[in-house]
Amino acid sequence: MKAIHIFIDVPIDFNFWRTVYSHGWCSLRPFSVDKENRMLNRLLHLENDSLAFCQITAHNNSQLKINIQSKFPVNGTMQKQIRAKISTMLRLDEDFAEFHRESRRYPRYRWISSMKVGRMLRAPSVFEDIIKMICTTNCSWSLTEIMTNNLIDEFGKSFENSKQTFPSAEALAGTTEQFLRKSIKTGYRSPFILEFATNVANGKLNIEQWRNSPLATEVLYKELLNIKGVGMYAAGNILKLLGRYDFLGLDSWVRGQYYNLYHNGRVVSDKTIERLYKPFGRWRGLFFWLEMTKHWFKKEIPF
DNA sequence: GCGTCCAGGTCTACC
DNA sequence: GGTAGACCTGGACGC
Repeated sequence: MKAIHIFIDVPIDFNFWRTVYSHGWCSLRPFSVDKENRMLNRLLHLENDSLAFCQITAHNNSQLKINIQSKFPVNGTMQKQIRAKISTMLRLDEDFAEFHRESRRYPRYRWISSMKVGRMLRAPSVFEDIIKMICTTNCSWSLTEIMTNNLIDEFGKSFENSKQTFPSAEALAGTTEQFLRKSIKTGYRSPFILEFATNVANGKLNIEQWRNSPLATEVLYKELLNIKGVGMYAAGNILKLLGRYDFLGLDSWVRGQYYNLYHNGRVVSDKTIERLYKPFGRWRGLFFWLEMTKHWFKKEIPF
């Protein structure tokens, strides 16, 4: 086993630990968190089919330190890929200056720029983000974890000590609906997952370019709704992981947070919620999510 | 131990 | 365009 470490520069408005804990993704494999050492772990699948296990920590205010383990010597090409994947996961290349400027205009949101938050952790691939989002629909978080674990255990590439990658579209496209239902426990989502993976694997859907797409957000939203198993909740939240924050992505959990925060637990319509955040324009989905999870920011380890 | 309900929704048929 | 009903699963809850 070869081991080296590299450093990656981060933007001045970046907060490593708050990005890790920006939502539940950090607790879904192949991500894992070493809470004691404030470390995010992730096994990466590189282009030459090699695997690299990365342990990411904040080195100081301006850098990340990445400990890399691989079966092969980690050459310059591999390092370049690792840097690119970590940058995309932690949104290092995304410009949040305008969002933070906007947050400073409102006293109730000034904490956002002072805590340097807003970046939401995402997977190295759009494919992984979408499959996981489908697995969050209409079920408890524990079932989402079961489905994700089963997908990785059955279709991921093995590294060592039970570490595995998230499966590729090709790997999932080669399975059957029956196997997904019986062994992966994806239930009625199974035909949706199979169809989506097949369309990605055969090139019918070029989802990986969506992170840098020139398409208008509304157009991307409709593209997402065309994927079976992706409805308004999933599409709104996938968009956030594509860098578009125009939709709230309402689900029963955030609705509950909103009812408690603004209406003493009384249920109100989705239109009422949307009306409150409309003035925040293209950043409304991010203001909404950060406000609903504000209590997380009072704890070093939120969950 | 067993039945019921519901959870970080979506699809389809029908009106 | 709006809405009712079906859909997998696992865990919490009441009995």
